[in-house]
Amino acid sequence: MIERHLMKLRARDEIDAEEVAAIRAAVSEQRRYGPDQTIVPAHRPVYNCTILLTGLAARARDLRDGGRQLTELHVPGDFMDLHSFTLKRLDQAVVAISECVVALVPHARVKEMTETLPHLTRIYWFATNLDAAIHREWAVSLGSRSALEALQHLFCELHLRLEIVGLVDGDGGFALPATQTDLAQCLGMTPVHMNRTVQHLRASGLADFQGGRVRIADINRLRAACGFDPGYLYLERQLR
Amino acid sequence: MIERHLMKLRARDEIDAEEVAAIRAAVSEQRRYGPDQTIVPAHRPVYNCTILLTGLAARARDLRDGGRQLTELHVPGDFMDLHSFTLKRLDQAVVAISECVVALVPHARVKEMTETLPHLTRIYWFATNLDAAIHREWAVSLGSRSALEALQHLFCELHLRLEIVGLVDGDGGFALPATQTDLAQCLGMTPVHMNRTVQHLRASGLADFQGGRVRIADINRLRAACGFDPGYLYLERQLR
DNA sequence: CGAGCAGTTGAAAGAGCTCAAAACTAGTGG
DNA sequence: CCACTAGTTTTGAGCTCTTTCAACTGCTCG
Repeated sequence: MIERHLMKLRARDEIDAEEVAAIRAAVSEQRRYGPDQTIVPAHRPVYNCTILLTGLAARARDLRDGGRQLTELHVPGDFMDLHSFTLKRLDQAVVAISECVVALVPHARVKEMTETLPHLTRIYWFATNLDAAIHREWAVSLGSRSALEALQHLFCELHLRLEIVGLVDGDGGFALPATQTDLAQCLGMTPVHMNRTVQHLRASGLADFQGGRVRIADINRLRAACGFDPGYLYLERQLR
Repeated sequence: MIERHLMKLRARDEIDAEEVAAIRAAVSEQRRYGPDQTIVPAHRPVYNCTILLTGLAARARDLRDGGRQLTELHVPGDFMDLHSFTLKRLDQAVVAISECVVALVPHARVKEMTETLPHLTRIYWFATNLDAAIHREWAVSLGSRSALEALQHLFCELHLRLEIVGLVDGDGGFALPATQTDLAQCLGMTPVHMNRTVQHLRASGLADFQGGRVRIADINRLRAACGFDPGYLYLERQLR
């Protein structure tokens, strides 16, 4: 059930049997959400953390003008609101983009972990710092990359993040159950311009996004096109 | 010496005498940096964390075209690279914007803390999650706010962050030893456009930035103008 | 078959960029 | 005390990317 979550952790550190047992024991219940449903609302006290098991979710900030800015996409295996453990409430909601299945871990279990399992605590601390690194990279896309580069970069990021949890096909493609409007909200542009950018990318032959799937013709050329450097995803095993 | 750092922590939680003693004992040495010097380089192993004592610093990402994107501004009291403790290396450098004085805390001391002081560990975990919340708010500025709103929002954020460490004057103004080009790199725009935006803000009478100082005429009107909601700074005392 | 949503297209307007040069400021050395 | 330099701020004009608005297509589903 939380296998993808373990895969994600194991890509960055070693976890021993006791730690795995603690993680498994921490999960309390499972829930299902439909597209556009709020998984964790903003500005309210939070008592659980949420692991995404299947589907696509996002951190979302509603704007004054009715629009919204997405600040991170979550793939299966992600602890989407682990930061709520220390923050106690969220500044941004966690919303389902596609149909999602999640597992809940009560804050009380996480707190126990911080009292008894310092190494696992550091691993989870690391996990939230990884989210922050992803935020910083998105800031670079939003502030300094063209629409096309930003989209290419997003696809490169998702490709790697999905690969480590076993969700990339043999041909290098992957499911991305989102609309062009969702992607536009990630990259701070209008749906119309996202549509033109997708067409531009399609015409370039480097990659395509259609029917909720991303196809990548040549990942190396795609990375070169947008200057993608995977360093910020910290894909090296290291004792934390 | 680390009084501003303690002020920042105390704005969000209670810290007892033992914890304060541990923090004081953790500091090893002090260093001074001039404007534009790199305090912590990116992509290299890191063995210390760095507290900013005085000055202004930033997290900086160099771009292919020679420019750079700043992803967070650091004010005195900030643990600028606490995330390096779990990440082991930084994806973005920490650079001095003005003359800076910093204090070093070896990773080994932080690790000891995680083994013996779980509450303080949670406080520092919280601190890195607060940085992530700031990143998310910057993503909103970069993606969804106009240049003027983004600048107003940045000034509102700095006003609050500086206030809790005692660096806002009686008249509501504060020192911001940065150039317009630095601010442009924060908000993902050109120096020329930043200049026009500063002039726009000046003409509006809401705030001004000149000679390394921000003057705010009416903080409430400034907040209203850009839709600033201080919630993401988590300025409430809470047992973490 | 109509409703609704996602995707697509076109044309005009606007925000921000680029390039280039001038004005201002502060520090330096004679 | 003044000229000199370097960095910062300011200004102008044309251009590009992105937005806005509005319409139209295609698909899915009740």
